[in-house]
Amino acid sequence: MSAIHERRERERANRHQLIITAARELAETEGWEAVTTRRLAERVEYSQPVLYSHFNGKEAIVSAVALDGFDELATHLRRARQTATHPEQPLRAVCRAYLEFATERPALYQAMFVLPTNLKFASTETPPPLRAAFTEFVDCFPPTNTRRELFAEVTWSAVHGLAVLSDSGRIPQAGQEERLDFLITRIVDTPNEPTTP
Amino acid sequence: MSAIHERRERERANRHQLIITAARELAETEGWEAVTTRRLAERVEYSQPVLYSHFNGKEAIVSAVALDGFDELATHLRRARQTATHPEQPLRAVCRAYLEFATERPALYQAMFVLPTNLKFASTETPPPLRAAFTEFVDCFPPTNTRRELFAEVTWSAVHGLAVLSDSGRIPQAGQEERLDFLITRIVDTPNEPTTP
DNA sequence: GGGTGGATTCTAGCAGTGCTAGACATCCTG
DNA sequence: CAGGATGTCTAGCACTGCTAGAATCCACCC
Repeated sequence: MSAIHERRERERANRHQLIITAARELAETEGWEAVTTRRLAERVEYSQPVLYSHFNGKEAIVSAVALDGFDELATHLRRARQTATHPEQPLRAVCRAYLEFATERPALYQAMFVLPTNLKFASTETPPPLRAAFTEFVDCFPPTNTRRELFAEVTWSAVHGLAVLSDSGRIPQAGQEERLDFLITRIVDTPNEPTTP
Repeated sequence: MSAIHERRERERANRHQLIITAARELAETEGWEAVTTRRLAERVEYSQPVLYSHFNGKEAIVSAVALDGFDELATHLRRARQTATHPEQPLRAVCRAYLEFATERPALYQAMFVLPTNLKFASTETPPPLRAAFTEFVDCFPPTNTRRELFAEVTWSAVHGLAVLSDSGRIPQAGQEERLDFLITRIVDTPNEPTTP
């Protein structure tokens, strides 16, 4: 009685992932506004209700895509941080990799950072991939720095601002490299503890 | 033949503004997802088609709200910049005012910076209010600085990142003041021309 | 092998969305 | 007062996310 149920669960898990990747591909090729339950169902060759047997709703599907995205982002950032050598380089490498990620997978990035999802950030129930990605920013600062998290938050926010304003055309696409350079120079080439108490 | 037409045009302009403010109020009290053409029409006590005699579509209405928002933001930032006294203070004052604006009018801010609109940024056809708001950032840097625009872009992006990540719960609401302090200290208390050629 | 029960999947539909064609009313003009 | 333009509304289209209940399938047991 067990083997057959296991096979069914396996198939079900496959279909689960199939839905996620189908949603992601559809979003990446035509944008999230094209990802409707009907088109998604057609693409996985099932009717709409099966989507709801896997996910609580569309937002849950977006969240699942985003979660995969955070996994990829974390490894992407980690590789960048580890291949950077100079004592000052890691942060710059990570930020550049971050912007690269955002511009090359705009739809995925949107799912992670601008669309409403049910992912809990900065909490005890924050999924590991999110935490891992954030940690890559934190690890760019020396452990002796007692305010690494704060530094990481600000750096992350800044590059996120660059990414999202550029993507939505509110800042010229060109000059992104120069802006990043300015930002990093300011954050890195400065004494560790700022002015105020 | 003229007086009566003028009155009609005046009434029409009134209704035009009525629609904009109604949309804004609805968005500010219940969020943009509650701003539907039906609810908006009911609120201005007209049928839906009259909305389309004033605007090309919903996006045009959002854009009109956003445009008003940029006007207010510009004056808000200007006041902050002008009342700041210390030689180092203007940028800090403007950024704080910016974050204040974003957190106190989240819906308006969304219309301006995250929802899709037909406003052209950073172009020759950029509406004056947008330009005016951006100029407030630029004017925080001395005219002798040949890269003021770049500095302004990065600063704006950074505070925008703080604003939007905080608003969407992706960064804790608390600690915003501290983050801003760190950011400003880094950008301001540093020699003018960075490293690279 | 052939029912049978339970899980699975689909059909059909609801209430809502943005938007619009065409009927209707309204009001200035000759 | 009739004519005609101007303005407004009713009704509807094609779409959205989501779901109740019918239909189907399939492992199991005798």
